[in-house]
Amino acid sequence: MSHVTPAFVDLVRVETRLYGAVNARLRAEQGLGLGQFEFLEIIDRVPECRVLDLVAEVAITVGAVSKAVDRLVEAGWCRRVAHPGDRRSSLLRLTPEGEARLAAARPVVEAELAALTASVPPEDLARLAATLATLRADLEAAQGS
Amino acid sequence: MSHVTPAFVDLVRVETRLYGAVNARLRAEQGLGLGQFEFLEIIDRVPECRVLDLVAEVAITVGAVSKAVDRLVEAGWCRRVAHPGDRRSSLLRLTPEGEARLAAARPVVEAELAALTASVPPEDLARLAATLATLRADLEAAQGS
DNA sequence: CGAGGATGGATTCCTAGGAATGCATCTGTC
DNA sequence: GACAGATGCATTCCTAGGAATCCATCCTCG
Repeated sequence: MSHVTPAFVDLVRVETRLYGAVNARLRAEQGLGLGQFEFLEIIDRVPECRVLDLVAEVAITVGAVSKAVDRLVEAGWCRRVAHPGDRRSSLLRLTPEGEARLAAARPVVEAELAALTASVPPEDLARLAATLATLRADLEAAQGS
Repeated sequence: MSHVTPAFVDLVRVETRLYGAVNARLRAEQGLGLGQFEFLEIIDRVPECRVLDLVAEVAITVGAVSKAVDRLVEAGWCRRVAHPGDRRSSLLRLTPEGEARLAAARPVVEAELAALTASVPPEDLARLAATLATLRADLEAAQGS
């Protein structure tokens, strides 16, 4: 049986470099980090998004997410709205500025990623994406159980 | 043209979950973090390893690596040896305990990764590994230039 | 309906990485 | 052989995430 550790290391290295490059460009051109972009994107996409929904997606701790949301609120990109029917919880909603930031950032992220991965043949990229998607789904299923 | 951002997001999520799981198990069973494991592995593999060699591999900043090496030294797993011929630099060398930790940790990492990726067909995994390897090489080449 | 546990989230303390700076040493150039 | 830059690394300050704790609210089951 071939061992998977080297492949994992490559995965980590690729992720680090892609993340770093996109984060740097986003921060320079749009004034937000890639992490913030991801949060805005999830809040925008998930209907009645709560803090724990972000936790489930990004797989970092509740405390970290709570503080990240604080920063988004402070930046004026997001608000906590009272949850009707559960007073422990808040619903997260983008402000107009938040939506504008997100809309402005999307093409930058896509463009930078496209440039960085331009050397890989599209069909290889497609297979990579497919395998990652199923692996992600499996990992999340295993975690949830 | 299909967009690459969703695939990148999957990549980040997969990496986060794999890294977190392996890190937790390694820390629980062997008393070291996955990051430390990686440093030990590189120091062991690269002949006359310096701080900047670690930086080139892991793509984090010099300062961060310098402090990480401090921790390895403090833990007694690594030493800084005077570099013959360049007094600015030190060579990094594992101590016997460092080698022992590394040897003990390797199979744990491999086992946990194998378990987490068991649901993916081996040939898909192999293709994933191959694409990641070339992508990594391309990214590093682009960065170096 | 009341008690015990589960859930949602915030807070606090600790560790790790990024950015900038400092400083010693090396290297090329004239 | 001296001086200007480049290099290798450490240090300082700042931000971000993990772990543990705490509190309010909700839910379940007797």
